[in-house]
Amino acid sequence: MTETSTSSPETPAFRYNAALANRIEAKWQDRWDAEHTFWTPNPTGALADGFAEVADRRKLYVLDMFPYPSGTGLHVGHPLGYIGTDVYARFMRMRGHNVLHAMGYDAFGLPAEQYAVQTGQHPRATTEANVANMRRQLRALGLGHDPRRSIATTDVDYYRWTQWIFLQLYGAWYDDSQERARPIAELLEELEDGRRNPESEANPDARPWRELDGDTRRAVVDSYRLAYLDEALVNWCPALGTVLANEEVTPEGRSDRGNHPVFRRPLEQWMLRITAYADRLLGDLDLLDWPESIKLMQRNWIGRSVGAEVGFPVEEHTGVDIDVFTTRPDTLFGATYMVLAPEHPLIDQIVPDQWPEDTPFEWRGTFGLDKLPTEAVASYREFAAQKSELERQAEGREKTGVFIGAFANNPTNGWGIPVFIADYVLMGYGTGAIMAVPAHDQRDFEFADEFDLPVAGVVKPTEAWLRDRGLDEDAPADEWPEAYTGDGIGMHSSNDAVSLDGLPMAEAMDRIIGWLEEVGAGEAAVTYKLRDWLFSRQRYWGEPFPMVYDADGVPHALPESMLPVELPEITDFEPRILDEHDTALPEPPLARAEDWVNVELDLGEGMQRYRRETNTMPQWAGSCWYYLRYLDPTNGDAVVDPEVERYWMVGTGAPAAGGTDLYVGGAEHAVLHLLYARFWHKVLYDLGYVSTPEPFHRLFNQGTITAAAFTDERGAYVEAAEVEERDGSWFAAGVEVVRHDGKMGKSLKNAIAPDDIYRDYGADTLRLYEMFMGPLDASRPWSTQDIVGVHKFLQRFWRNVVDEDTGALHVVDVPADDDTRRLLHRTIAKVGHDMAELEFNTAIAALMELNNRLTRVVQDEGSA
RNA sequence: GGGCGAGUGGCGGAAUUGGCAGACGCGCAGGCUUCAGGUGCCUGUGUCCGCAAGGACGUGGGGGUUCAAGUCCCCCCUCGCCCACCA
Repeated sequence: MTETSTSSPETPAFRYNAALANRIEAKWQDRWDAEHTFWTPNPTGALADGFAEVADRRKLYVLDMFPYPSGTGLHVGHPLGYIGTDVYARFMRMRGHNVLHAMGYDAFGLPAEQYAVQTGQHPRATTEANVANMRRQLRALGLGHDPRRSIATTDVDYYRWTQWIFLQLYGAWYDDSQERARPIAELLEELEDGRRNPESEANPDARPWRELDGDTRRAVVDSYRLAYLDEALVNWCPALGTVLANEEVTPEGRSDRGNHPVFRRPLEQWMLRITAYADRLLGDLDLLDWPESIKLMQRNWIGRSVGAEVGFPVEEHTGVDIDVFTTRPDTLFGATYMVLAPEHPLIDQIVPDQWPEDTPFEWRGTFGLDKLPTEAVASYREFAAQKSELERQAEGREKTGVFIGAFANNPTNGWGIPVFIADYVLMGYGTGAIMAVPAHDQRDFEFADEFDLPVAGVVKPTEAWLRDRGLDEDAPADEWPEAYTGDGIGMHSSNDAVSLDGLPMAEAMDRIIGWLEEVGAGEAAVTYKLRDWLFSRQRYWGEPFPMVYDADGVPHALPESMLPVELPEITDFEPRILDEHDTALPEPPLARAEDWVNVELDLGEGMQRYRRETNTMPQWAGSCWYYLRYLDPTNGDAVVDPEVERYWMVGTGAPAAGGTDLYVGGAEHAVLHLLYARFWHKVLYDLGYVSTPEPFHRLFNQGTITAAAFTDERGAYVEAAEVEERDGSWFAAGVEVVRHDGKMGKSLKNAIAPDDIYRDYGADTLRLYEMFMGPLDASRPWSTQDIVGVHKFLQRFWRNVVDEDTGALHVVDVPADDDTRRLLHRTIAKVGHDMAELEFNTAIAALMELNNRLTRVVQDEGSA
């Protein structure tokens, strides 16, 4: 490392170098602490001191995505967004806003727990040490946060309220007619006075409330809750010893964290009914000032599809329908077979004992050979369940499946059509069953091709489409080389009561849906890809649920007065790792804390023995609402005081959605954190605890900082700091290595610690460099070599103001000439504009230009 | 396979609305300071031709609109990110 800034005998005593910068920065950081410079007053409550002085200002809430306090501390890639928000917050404060800017720590989670498993150190100890280290590093960066508002999600006083919010979810239901969540007590009233019929899977015969016994009533009510227990197919990760949310599983079927294989298995877990909010989560995106790409990702994740649900009566099973969802009801006449997901519950009911006569050889395929239908089903199920997602990918999209021996009737034309099972139909989407229209759906076409099923064209392709494929105008669909999926005029689609012939797609859909509703065979329907949020984790280092189970295994919510439910002190944090085929239930670490698990409580029915829930909440729980706690961090009576919440989240003249004025963070949270937090916020909004429908009004994604990374001949990363360049090649310890740049971090071994940059240039140079590298939302490569440019700028500016030898100020008040004055005002205008738009790189360039000019002016005048 | 975004000097990047392409910084070259190195300061630096004045070319490639295109339209290429059998 070159000693660019160390004092040498010739260096002027007051030159701006690292040593001087460090002195200046330390002095001001101490003074900010002592004078409470960044304390931001609330309109009321514990932090209200000094509010009168800023009461006439406009509020501004600037928020960062808070960090996980990792053991390795910060590298220079982490604080990019924090510096950006800090510059913006200071600028807006100087412009006369009352600015809230705080920083907390998302401190529950796997790394601390895994470290605890390895070392036996309690996660709280390592977490607190990491938080302290990160606080030190961020303080040295000179960030202007209100320190009183800093929280960690692991603070008992914080997670007490995370538990409280869970109780609100548990104690609420979604009223579809009012399109909002309401307290469960209001549901009970409606059920009891007969305004609402108890419709629920727990009450399959739809018997009226007064006829239900106590257990059924409880089960009915539980089935309405926004937080509910469900035995569902979950993503089970044996290597992590826990289940994962859909959002935490990669497309390759591996864990987002650690990249371990994930398997599907049924388990009873807590679920949150985020699907109830699908429409609002989708629609309210329009209220938000977010990057379109992020909105699009959320739209795709929610995955709203409009179409129809249609019942296909199963032959020889009167009253049994296979319900399918389709986005193309206009092609209903072309449905020539059906496919159920292998896990579909109806299968066992309709599989016959023997194959129907004349069952084509192809339909039975490899799975049905020499087997009875039930055996074929079992055989295919086993095949599908064992196939990992990765294998599915490797096999491409080759269609597999087997005929199950049953037929259903196409309700439009009465055709008896065969029923298959195949893994290209997913249980988790729609109804888990499809009508297959091979002429107009490419997947169905491929399956039909594989199994020699009929292809019936019911939409006339365009002439161009036919011409491109060398087909005659009236070529039958079974001569088409692929499915025709475009718009077109209906054909071969009529029965005694309805005809779609000659109609374009949109009209055909309307007409057939009208007919389906008329005859009771189906109805218009909307489906979502979004699934309910799996909310249980078999881990220690997370928020305990405020739930207990009685002797019958019935869950009971603890009253608010029993919060917080604190994590017990244990010494064995290891999850029980199971073999992937082991069917035993996972055992969370908390289950071993028997003194904690078994409790005697009075929950209104006298003292009784209960068992605590031993799962914990996922890491996303704490980050769902931290922005609310910054507002009122010490409030012991509420999540946040309503007046304080209104002041910061709504303000005056706020946009329709309200929320934080600026939220800066990485795009990697596009569908996880940002969707979960919006969901919780909407629940709190419906229940009257917050006053805006959305939490984050303006979202900005900062880019990532990349850096050169190197791998050796085995492909393993080597420490980038130890690589040297020679004649365009790179060498580590004398061995040639290959360069491929990537996101700075521990895994690529190319992290650069901010402490080193503070030491060599000072924190202000680091801040300035990161803001100058390029647009805040772009990824950019780190180059330590380039830092001298902004360091010299600070040095020159300092020299224009301070005599390097004596330390005396020599400021020129009045610009020397018209050109300089003109440049000064142009610079003021540009900097003001660019700062508000978060375009810091060009603002800095403008200041450099001005400073270059001033340097010449100062020189022309001789020294002042 | 689908969606979104981006391609500008040796490098990072500028260029409100279609209006002098390459601001600002790095690097590089020359000079001043210095015993020397470094620091600091000054000058130059898109490419090609030219001693120079000057000229030609130039924003991934090809075409188009326009008095005028990095910017708008069409086709193609490359890279990045996201989703991926979603009925």
